[in-house]
Amino acid sequence: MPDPTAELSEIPKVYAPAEVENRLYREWESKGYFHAERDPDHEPFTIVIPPPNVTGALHIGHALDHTLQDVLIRFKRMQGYSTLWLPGMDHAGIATQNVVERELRTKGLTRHDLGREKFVETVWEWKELYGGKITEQDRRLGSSLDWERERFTMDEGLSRAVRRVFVDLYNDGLIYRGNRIINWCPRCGTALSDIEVEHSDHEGVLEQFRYDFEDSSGSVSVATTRLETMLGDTAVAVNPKDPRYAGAIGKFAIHPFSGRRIQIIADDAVDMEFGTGAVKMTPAHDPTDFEVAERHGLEKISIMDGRAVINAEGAPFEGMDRYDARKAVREALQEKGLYEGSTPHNYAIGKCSRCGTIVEPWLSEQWFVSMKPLAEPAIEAVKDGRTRFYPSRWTNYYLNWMEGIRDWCISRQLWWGHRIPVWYCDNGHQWAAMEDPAACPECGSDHIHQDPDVLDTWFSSQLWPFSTLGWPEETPDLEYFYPTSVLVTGYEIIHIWVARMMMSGLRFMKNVPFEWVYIHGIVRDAQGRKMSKSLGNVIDPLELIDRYGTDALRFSLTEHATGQDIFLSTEWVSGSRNFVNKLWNAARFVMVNAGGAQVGPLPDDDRLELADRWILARLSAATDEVTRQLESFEMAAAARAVYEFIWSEFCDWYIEAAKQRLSSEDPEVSGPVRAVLVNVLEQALRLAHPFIPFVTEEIWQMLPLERDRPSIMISEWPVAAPADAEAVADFGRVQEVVSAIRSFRSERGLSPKVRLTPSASSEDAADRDALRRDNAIISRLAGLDELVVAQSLDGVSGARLIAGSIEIAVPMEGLIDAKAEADRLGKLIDKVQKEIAKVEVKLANKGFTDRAPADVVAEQHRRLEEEKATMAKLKAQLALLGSG
RNA sequence: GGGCGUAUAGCUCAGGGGGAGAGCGCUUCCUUGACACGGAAGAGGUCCGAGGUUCAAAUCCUCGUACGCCCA
Repeated sequence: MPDPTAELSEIPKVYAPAEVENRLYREWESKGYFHAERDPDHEPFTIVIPPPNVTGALHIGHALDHTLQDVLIRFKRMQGYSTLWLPGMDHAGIATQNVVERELRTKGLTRHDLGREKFVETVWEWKELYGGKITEQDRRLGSSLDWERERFTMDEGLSRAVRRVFVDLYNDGLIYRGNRIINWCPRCGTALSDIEVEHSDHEGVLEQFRYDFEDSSGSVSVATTRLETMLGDTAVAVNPKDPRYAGAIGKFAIHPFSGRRIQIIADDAVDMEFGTGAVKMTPAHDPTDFEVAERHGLEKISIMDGRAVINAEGAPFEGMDRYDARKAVREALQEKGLYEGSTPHNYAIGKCSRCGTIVEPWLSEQWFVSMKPLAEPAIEAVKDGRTRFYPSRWTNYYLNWMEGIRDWCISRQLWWGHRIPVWYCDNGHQWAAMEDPAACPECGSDHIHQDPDVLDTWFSSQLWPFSTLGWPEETPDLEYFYPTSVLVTGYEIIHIWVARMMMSGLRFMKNVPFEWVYIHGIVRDAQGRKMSKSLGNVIDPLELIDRYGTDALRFSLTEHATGQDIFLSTEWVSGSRNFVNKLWNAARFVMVNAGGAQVGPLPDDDRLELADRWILARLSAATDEVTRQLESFEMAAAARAVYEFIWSEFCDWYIEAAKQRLSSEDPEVSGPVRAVLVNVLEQALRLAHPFIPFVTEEIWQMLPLERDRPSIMISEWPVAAPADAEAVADFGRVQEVVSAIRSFRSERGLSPKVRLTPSASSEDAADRDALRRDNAIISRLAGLDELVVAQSLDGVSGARLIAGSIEIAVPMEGLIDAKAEADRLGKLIDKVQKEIAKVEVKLANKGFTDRAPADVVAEQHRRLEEEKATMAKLKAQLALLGSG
């Protein structure tokens, strides 16, 4: 036999992920394992990736999102599905335009210096050069994405899908143009949808001032948090039921700066309790005022331009920034004696989700989608379970939003994006078209121009589950892979993205876009704070990969994916790295000891020993557990089951139990255990593969194995064997005895080198038989010379231990420290006494014995007997000590 | 203002109507022929509070408290 240490030294004892990962990923990719084939003999399993922004780099949130998807995809691939995980990126209108404009600014240029066409060209160039960093980073994460099907929301195909959807909705009257109050970002210079505005509480002041009536009969006081908007006031509204203002309704006040006549009007929308009960009306700068203005036919005067600078309507403050104007208006009102002071007031302010600038409600001409008709089928589809959320609580979150949905502002005053396919001719005609027209279809005029705006980025992302598969063409991919199986994403984009995909999928595909929506939490720092550049608490997944390896990062994330937010600490990742290394070393051990054993059929049952049967039973249980948990999206539970099996069962018990037989010269003894070792390891690798793909593949490639499949990632998912309850119970007894002896050793400070020859017995003859049978393994694991199995321990001296129904006597050859022994027994007696008391109370309760299920009552009786027997033995030992 | 989530060991978190769990940390011992990124043994908990349902509640229900998030 070759010297095993020589072979051991050939495999490094610390697993080095970096080299392995790059090599294996390239191999997988080049061999086409990621590529999904349409196979009529197999069911499809499809996930479309939530497309990251083209400007983005892989952050820890992506790492979680993509890891979870990859776990599912690898699992289903091994189960034999035709799995497609479709990658791609979002053109991210505002974000990308901002990045490129920032670059231009460093050269002292604006996009207007370049002009529209040249600017868009520049963005494309930027995209080719710097965009899509994330696709390389996803490779480091091990993501088994079908790169041959990668898509981009501005691709030609996807752009056609966008246009088709726009034209369709336009022609059905669901897209319309209107002059309305929208959220305007003065920095980005564009409209935003409601969801793109982030609200936060802000400590501000409520300022009060007064309008004097035209006829000098008095005045009305109003309050506002945005004082500068008074420049656009065209009325003051009061509640018609408010007695304080009964006489004022219908009167006019004079605007102190413009001289405009301002009518006092009555409207039910006014809250009598708030402020003075009188509300200034600025229809062009407040959505509520806008609605009142519509009802009363008020003038809507916009006092700001697109940069939130006061325009000519706001003279004499023209040219001032909105906040400078606020101060100037205050001072001017004070000068005129109209200012009535301020009170502290907390209110929510909205900020642009892209750049953080405070948004301005602004009156402008924009395009909108009528959402209600689209929402109805999407509500139904979730209510009747065609699409289900996991965890289910997100169902209500989705439904609440959908039931209160408001129209979607889809036009953006940007250049980067899908241009709105609407044309106007000089004769005032307007139409939407799939193809760029040469002339007006109504009057034939060739004096036409296209709408300058582009669409909200999410307008194209909402089509992602089918536009990426070829729609509007009826492609075989679309036919085979749609609807997708599950969408994996974070809860923060349920409204902005998931809901809209539901609506567009149902309308254009007549079917839901996914059967399941799996919602995971957000990755936060160890203190639970959101990661942000300004806090400086951003954890870079690539750094963690460099430090601990991809598998370690993936495992940490999966192990904590319970549906709650994840507070990630690097200690976890190092713990997972240890796990990966543990598996690596277990594999080293198995390979060095395989001695010609191959993965293949197991030895006949009669050649297996208890430990073999036990680990095979546990492997089956683990296989069931991991499969069941993955199928119900319980990713953390699945990962823990893998961890438990590999570390606590395979390594801690089976490998230790196997060592003795492995060292045997007799192939009849070592052969079966070698075969079991190799086979169990191989199956465990497959169970672990979706979570830790690299290390499992690396080991799998090294295993002595007849391969009909060249890679673990396309090997078959394991199937559990029938349960072997007897082996589990029998080995459980072994574990109990071994643990009792180890514990005793440890308490006594007995070195493992001190060989012991304890005696063991039980009142149960079956126990004694089992002890004789399992003597060798117990001795091996507990470090005994031998375990003497006796009919009875009467008269046997030494420390007494209890392991379930088994009693053990450890002769100490005069080393017995009576006091230490008495302390140990005393502690045990206390513990057992408490247990007995608890069970006795329970059994004394007639309600319990009468009404609890018989098996539960019987179980308590059994427990009581067991504890009492233990107690008797302990007391006898204590007495023995006293007398001895 | 409405809604959701969370509260379990020193820390981070699983679990879940009938014997309190893991990882990390801590203590003691161990370089035993896979692994010290390791092994063995331990210490450590009125399962947030108060009611209720039940034979039985850490678990289900109600209310409260604290923290977090979302929507308006």
